[in-house]
Amino acid sequence: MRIATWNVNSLRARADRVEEFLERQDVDVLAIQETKCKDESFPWEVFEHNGYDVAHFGFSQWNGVAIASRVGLKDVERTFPNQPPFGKGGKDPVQEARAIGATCDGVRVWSLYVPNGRSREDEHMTYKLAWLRKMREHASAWLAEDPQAQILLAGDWNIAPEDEDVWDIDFFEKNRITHVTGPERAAFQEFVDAGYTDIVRPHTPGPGVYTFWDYTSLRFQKRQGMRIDFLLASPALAQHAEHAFIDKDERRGKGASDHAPVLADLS
DNA sequence: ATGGTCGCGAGGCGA
Repeated sequence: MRIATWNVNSLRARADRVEEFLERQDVDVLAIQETKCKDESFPWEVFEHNGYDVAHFGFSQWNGVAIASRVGLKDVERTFPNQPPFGKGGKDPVQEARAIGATCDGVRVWSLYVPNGRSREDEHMTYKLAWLRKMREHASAWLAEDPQAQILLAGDWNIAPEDEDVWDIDFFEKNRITHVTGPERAAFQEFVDAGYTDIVRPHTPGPGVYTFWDYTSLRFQKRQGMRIDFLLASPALAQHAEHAFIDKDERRGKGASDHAPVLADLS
């Protein structure tokens, strides 16, 4: 089974690319982030015409997650229980569309769009860390309940766990940029300590290996990226990981998302 | 260069 995660940065703007990607890479399950639409404007036909079932969770032009699968799609869950809400500057906090789960051929797949954090002191950073903590509590509980569970936590984690996961760690520290701070990395490490493994990095060793290149400052053209999209697998699933790669070609050319798809083959 | 580029949706926000 070939499974992928991709922050498409608007599914409507990327519909043709997504359809072509599914065919070109022969993808069985795709976890999507930043659909940036509600159900009424979701491009269902992109998936249905090609034999995929798809479940979507999105309210507006912000966030939005989905899972497409041609190997079954069962027990869809929108948000995880007690997902922390966010309300900027005292506005009424709301639960955002950042997590959707579904079972695909025996694998419990979660498509996750971790909050960005915005800046090191921003309230959005507090939100990010609380969101990750609660998600990790669930991830731990699932394994405590069934150590043999096959679980895949797929998505845009908005964290660069290693210094080599950004194009210049000194630039990030000097300018106090997020994604590389101790608390963010500790939050990511909690998932690893809970038993979840990055099944892509062993097949795509760095340095200089990224999944995201900022549109601003033309970072792709300058080869200045970040590795922030990950597939984390439970122990029982990780042992089935045979191969993985980053489809960097998908970042090229006009109309590309700022993220490249990340793929893995599971036996 | 307190810049740059996208997407949404029609001004400003989020990334």
